[in-house]
Amino acid sequence: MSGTHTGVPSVLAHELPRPVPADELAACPVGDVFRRVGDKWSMLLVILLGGRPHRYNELHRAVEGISQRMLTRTLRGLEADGLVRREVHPTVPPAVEYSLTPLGRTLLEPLSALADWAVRHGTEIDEARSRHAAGSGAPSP
Amino acid sequence: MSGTHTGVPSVLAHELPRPVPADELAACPVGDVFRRVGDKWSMLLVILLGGRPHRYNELHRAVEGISQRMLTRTLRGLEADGLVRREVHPTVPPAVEYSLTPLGRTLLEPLSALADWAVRHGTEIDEARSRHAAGSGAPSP
DNA sequence: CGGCATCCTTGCGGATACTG
DNA sequence: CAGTATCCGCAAGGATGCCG
Repeated sequence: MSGTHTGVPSVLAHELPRPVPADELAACPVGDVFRRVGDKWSMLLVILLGGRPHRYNELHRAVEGISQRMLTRTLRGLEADGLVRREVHPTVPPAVEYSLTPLGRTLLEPLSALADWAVRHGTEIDEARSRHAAGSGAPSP
Repeated sequence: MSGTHTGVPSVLAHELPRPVPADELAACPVGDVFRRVGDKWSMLLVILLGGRPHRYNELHRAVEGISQRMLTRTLRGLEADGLVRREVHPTVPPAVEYSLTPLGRTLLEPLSALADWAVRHGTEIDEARSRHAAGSGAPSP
């Protein structure tokens, strides 16, 4: 076990093995970030912007499954958290460019570490699911 | 930039900078895992079980903000994914022990890397929020 | 082009009560 | 002790329409 990633191996092991104040996780930044990560679009946009800055409709086209509502909402949230920067170019047809802030860029690494894990063990998860489904309730179709 | 975490630096940079098939993220294990991480209780339980095996009511007491419904649901989900193992001891008062599988244990590291990031940059996020709130809509109370 | 406002559906998630 | 089952509130999220 042990932790040799960033330097703080047992942030969790120190924060949670205790009586867990319940909503402490929701109040502390960890819960906040976890929520963001779990957000269907947030991390997708972060990663997308990690590659290059994008314009609004460019993002809308890139994801192509998100509604304007969610695109704007998510971007606003990320902007509020200082992960994304919004630059408005006062041209004749208004052009808005979204880019990742330095802070947002630092998120890419722990994020990719997690994504990496998912890719690596994705098969195992899938197998475990099949195995579980087989022994639970899906006998004779 | 660069990536020196797990060994696969640009899983995301390779998967997403492309036209993003939209629901590809939702279908592939990455989206799945991200959803779990974002889940309010899942990772909390994983971390908790990462310390030691726990029994049902022991977990219920530990978190103490979760309902039986969510406790069971979350545990079942984690069990289905092969992250948690459920052992039933056929004693007179039934005793069920939940523990982390080897697979589940491997998740602890990328997870703590992310949590670590959150703790490290939590202040910056908070500051960015205040800064954003100050310039958006909270003028004179 | 880049948004914001509104409506309406979906399902997550909590509280409660009952069983093995 | 370890769940299962039911009810209900609430807000996340998609579709649509209008404005700068």
